Amino acid sequence: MTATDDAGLTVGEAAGSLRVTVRTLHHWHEIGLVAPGGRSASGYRLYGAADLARAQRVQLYRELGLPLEEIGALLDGGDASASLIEQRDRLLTRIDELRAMVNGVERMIDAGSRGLLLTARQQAEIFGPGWDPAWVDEARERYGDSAQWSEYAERAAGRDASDWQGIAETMRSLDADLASAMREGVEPGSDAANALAERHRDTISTHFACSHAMQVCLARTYVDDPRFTAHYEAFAPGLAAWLQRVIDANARAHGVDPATAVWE
Amino acid sequence: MTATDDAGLTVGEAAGSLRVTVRTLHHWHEIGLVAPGGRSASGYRLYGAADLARAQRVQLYRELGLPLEEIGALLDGGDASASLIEQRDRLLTRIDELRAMVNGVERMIDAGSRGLLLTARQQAEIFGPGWDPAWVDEARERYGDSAQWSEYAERAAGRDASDWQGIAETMRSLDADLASAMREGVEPGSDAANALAERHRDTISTHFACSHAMQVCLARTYVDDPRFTAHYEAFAPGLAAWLQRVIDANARAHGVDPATAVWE
DNA sequence: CGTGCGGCCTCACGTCGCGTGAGGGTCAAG
DNA sequence: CTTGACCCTCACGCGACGTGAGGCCGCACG
Repeated sequence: MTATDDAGLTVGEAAGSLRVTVRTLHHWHEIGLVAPGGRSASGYRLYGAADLARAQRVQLYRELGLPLEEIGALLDGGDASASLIEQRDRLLTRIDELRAMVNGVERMIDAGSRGLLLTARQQAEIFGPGWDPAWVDEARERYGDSAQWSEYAERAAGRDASDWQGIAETMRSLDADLASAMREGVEPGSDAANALAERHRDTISTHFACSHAMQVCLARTYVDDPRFTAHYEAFAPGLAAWLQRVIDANARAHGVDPATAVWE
Repeated sequence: MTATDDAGLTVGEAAGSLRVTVRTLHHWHEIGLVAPGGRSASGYRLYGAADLARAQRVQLYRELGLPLEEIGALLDGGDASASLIEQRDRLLTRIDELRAMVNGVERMIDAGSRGLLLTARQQAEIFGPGWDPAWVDEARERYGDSAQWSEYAERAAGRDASDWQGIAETMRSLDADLASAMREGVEPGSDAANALAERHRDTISTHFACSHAMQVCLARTYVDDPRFTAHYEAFAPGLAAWLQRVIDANARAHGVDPATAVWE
């Protein structure tokens, strides 16, 4: 009467009408989720109306993200609403996890593209009046491709204003100690000077792993870039040049030739 | 100076300080993501400071959901911000997918617990004045544990008001045709009566797969439950009893004995 | 000096839902 | 009789490890 005269559809036909792949039906058969009602004489799977109906129910629950095993239990008399409620909870917790990831990713993106997650006002408060927020953009422009910038950005993404406060204070006290050491006549290459050089390197290493060679390169900029020079000269005249000699001597003591040292 | 006197940590120690499992470090080594700096004389992995730093960077990106392969490329000089932007998009699309699933799951939960997703007002509009919304609750109470109720709920979750409109009209026209057939003297067991019985079964099957035996059980309720009886008597006196005879005769023609037929 | 116990090593299989061949039979049309 | 489209059964691959199995290593205790 209802004119499906034959014994059923082949996998390909069933797959077509269900809009799934043949492999999917094979898999569902393998795990006993949807078995074809029978086989043709030559071993072809034959799916009857009841099989197709079951497969459709499987699809319905699969679209809700339920694991196939649970769908099987559910279709064979299990408690649907219990599974559904559990599934809703799983989905919601997963969504929360993903949202936390999005949050983190966006912090990282911002840190990488802005250099700092602080507003200009916050930067002024934390780094003091000598600070120009445009420097961050310039630094990103020049070093944004380097591995060290990536490292810097990763760490910056995890810092908030109070973290920066601490870092800024550490740097200020280092600058002050450098200035008084110079005034007290500490000689580059002396133990005291080398200790200060290492303290400088540690401080830089809060931003990225800084080798002795890199430190030498940084010291060059302190002398060559008038803005850095001005920063150190404000603490004590001649400080930039003295710091370079301190860093160079310490580098030599660690087997690095300051004359030929390169970044990386 | 900074007093990590030895050549590095063993896997267990490294795993402890990184708060990952030993197996995870093994895996990262296998795929070349984080290799230990060296080995002890007896073949133990030894992780140095640089290795631990790299592992920490891996953790950072792993928490953002990036695949390990991409993290590897990224740490070895790849473009971090490109990966991050792509990752954000992947996360957002995934979140949308999960939200759609939550939506579907909640529809299913509601359909299962309420029986219908329509408001009482909508039900009155669609099913007419003879309809009592409390019947749905009663039906859920009595049949909520059956496989057929699950099927019904699954399908109900996918229907909106206009779908129900169509279903209600189909049922009304069937009732009308049954009444006129009875008045015209159609005999139970005749081809015309059997065709009507099958049409009834098809209509019920929009809600769940209805066998001939189940149909016989339904017909019994039509006669036994005064509310169903009243529904049919309103169309034509004696209609409920006549319909039962039609259904029973058709069941017999399909090899089902109405006297012993049970649900399932 | 042996002995135990905890940590390390290297395979190697299991997870979940299929995708993607490999190698070979089946079916209807030309 | 051939061709091409279908079907069959293995069986590996993915991603990020978990979980043993079987065996070596190192340190403390008797």
